[in-house]
Amino acid sequence: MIRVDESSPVPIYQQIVEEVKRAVLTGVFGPDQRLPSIRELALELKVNPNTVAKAYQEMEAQRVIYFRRGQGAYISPRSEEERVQEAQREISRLFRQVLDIAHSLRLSRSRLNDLFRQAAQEHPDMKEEKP
Amino acid sequence: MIRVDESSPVPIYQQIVEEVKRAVLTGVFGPDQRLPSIRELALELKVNPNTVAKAYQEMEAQRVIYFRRGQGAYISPRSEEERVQEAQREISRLFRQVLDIAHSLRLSRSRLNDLFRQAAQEHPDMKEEKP
DNA sequence: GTTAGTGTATTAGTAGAGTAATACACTAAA
DNA sequence: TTTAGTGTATTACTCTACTAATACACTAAC
Repeated sequence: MIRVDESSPVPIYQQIVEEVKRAVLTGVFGPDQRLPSIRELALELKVNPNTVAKAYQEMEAQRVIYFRRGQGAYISPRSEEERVQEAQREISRLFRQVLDIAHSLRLSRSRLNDLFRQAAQEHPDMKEEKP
Repeated sequence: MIRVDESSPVPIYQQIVEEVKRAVLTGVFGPDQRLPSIRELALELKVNPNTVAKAYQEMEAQRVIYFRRGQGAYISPRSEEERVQEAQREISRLFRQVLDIAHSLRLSRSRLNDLFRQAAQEHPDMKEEKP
């Protein structure tokens, strides 16, 4: 069940990509599961097929889905390890941004650790874990 | 000395904002220092005054600079505390993104700490500090 | 009050992203 | 081989962000 907000400034094709990726992450879509066809989804969302196609091409480029000729689009069966490695790369990228900012303002490493602890404390899904 | 890359996809006015903000962070521009006037900078960059004006308005909105009627634009003398607080808010925002990703993939808190340590080790300006 | 310097408003042109209408080409299955 | 389903290509429209040309209005300093 993919939904889209027509009035949002975020492009429709991008909303579709985000919805599907989130559904994969949360396990709503499993490996090799078939997605609605481009035409089906276009009808359901009342949108042009090319718009859905653009979203699907984007996801294929990101290896989130793959196509079977004449059959449709399917969730790529990425291994848990692949997904974790990607997530770690993204996390490292964010950490580097943090370190850049911290350095330009001469924030100490321990202050960063405090901020991280605090963010974790306040995070709805991380409350249970203690430093 | 503000420079701009004409061929970049990043809008000129935004490049100006980034250049100035970076110059403030690195201390190239000090508190209450006068910026080139809109016209001057427009001539120097071979760009329309309105383009520079947009950059300056953006920075005024962000309280990076202020105007003196009829005189020009000046660097806002923000206190160290203000700048640090802003940086901390930005850092917290990045940490929350990290925690969102970590949660969706069930990465442990200690794995996150490892990644943070590693990023700090590899960061060119943070090498000297040890956890 | 004049002047030379500020920033600003108005209007218009350009380029790009996003979406749609429509027609096409291929595949699987009967 | 037909058919009903896939994705794709072509073309065009629309909307927005960005930039520019030009003219305006205000301020400080003499």
